[in-house]
Amino acid sequence: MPDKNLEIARVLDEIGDLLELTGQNKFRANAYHNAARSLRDVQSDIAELARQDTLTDIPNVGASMADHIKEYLETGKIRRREELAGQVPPTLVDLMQIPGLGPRKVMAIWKNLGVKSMEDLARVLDNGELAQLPGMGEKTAERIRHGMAFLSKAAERVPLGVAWPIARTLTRQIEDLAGARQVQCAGSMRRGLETVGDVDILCVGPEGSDIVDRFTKLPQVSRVVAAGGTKGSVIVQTRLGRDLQVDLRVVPKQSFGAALLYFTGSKQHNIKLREIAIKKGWKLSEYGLFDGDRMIAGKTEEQVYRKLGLPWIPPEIREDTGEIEHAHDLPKLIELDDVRGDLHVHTNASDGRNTIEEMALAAKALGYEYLAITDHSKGQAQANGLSIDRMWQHIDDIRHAGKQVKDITLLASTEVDILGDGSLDYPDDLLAECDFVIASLHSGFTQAPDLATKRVLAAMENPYVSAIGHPTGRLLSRREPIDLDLERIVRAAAETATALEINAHWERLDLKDQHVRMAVDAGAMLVIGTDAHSTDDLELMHYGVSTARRGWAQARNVLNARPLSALKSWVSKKRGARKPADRPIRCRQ
DNA sequence: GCCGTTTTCGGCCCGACTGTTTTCAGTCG
Repeated sequence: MPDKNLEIARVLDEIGDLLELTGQNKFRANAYHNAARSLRDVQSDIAELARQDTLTDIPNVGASMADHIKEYLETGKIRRREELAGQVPPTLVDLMQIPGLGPRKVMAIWKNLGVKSMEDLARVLDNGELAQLPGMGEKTAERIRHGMAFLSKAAERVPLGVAWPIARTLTRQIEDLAGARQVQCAGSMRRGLETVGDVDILCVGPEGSDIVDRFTKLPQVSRVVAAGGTKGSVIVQTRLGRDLQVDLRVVPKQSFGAALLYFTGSKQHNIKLREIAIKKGWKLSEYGLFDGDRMIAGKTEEQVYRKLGLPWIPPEIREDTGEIEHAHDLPKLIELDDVRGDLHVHTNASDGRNTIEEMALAAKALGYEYLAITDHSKGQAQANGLSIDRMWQHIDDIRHAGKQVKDITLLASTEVDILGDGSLDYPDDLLAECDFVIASLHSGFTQAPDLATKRVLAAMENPYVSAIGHPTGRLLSRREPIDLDLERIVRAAAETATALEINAHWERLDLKDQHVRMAVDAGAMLVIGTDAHSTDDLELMHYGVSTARRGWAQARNVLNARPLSALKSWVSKKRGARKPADRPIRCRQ
């Protein structure tokens, strides 16, 4: 999405925060936050919409918001924001990010103690002034201290792949607690978001049980944030040494569905559902759907949706991006079981840990029909990329291994580098011998957007390139994505019959969900590959499938959800009408 | 400030936990 959209969204959020601080109508403040959120969801360039005078077509953007946006586009400022910033220091907005500090307390601390920054806040915490304020005390001060520490440690969200194993372990431990049943992960993890802010776990338990108490005493808990009869929050450490909050909620059996729905979110999806309930004269909470005092649904999610006149909606698309409006004609999203093979794996021929045979056996154990061995090309010297001669030999080795391992087809393939000028790291005759070719960017991450985009477009023109690997090159919380023109790339992908990869490794998840949806809408083919560097990595596939689902992808949008024969004909279709006789003859001594 | 399948005015999601209260405001998710 264009940077301008994000920039304006940030300013609108800031105005919303400043309105909260100055104690103005909270619904008005919320309107700014809602508009900011909508701008982040808009795929097209906001400046273009302004030119077309269609800004008010954006949800939550009315006449006033549209004026603000136009003003910002013209002058780089919004007067409303400047006025508010004249009333309170805008740095107070940062203090509101601290867990435990909302607009009221921030204002009280500023008015009474002149606190404007983190440093000021640390000072009044240390010298005890904060705890002396009316309505505050030592407990409040302690809570804010923890909040500041948490913010600095957990400033970034935790990658899904880091939180997932933690959640799985905790879920099993909770299952072992007496009385706990139907233990399930909810929250952004259930929705398959690439990063999670915290882990939400839900279970059924008898009234008055001590499940929360025992949960807070699990060995990996480093601190207890809150613990009540039905709800507990604790902090655990991730393997990256960061804090991660885990919330457990214990609910009665008849409310499990409503609670799962509530706890899964997204918040915006829930609000939409509650609005539908209100229009019908009912009330929806985590305890159920109520007509007056009478519960009319709540045991399962399906029940609640059905009563609201909706089919069950998959968690991955509960983002209020059209899933409620289109609930009755939603696509049937791809599932892990639809995946028939992995088309991106490395072996110890380049930088992987296992042999071709070991990878093949592991893939076969997952029930796959085929596996593409895609080691690095010569340019990846640090990854032991294969020279041209080694690659010819490697193709023979893969074919040989393919004969040894039964019941799975090995595809002799490569992950070939896209070079600086858009050409490829192997000659066409070598690529032509491969069954499947992924082309990837591994260099030039800071290139100008137009140049980088042209490199990818050039690679897609090559008839032997069947897919573009991890298109934007991002590494979650370690490397920014290449600033590509994704709209042009998905269009070209559809036109040239080149698949775009959803790299399933949790550190990449590249394409990301929004770009997947762009590709689906543009009719481009997708491929989900794990980029496995070991047999264990083959199991990362589910992260890629979640991302595909978040992008509304169906099995038919995904190349490796097709049978081998269909995969082969798709590849040869792009290679075109070239008859075997036209193909370059290779010479080997 | 936005919005409309009973609305162009009058709403705007709902409940748990905490701390400082002494009946509740603030914060969070």
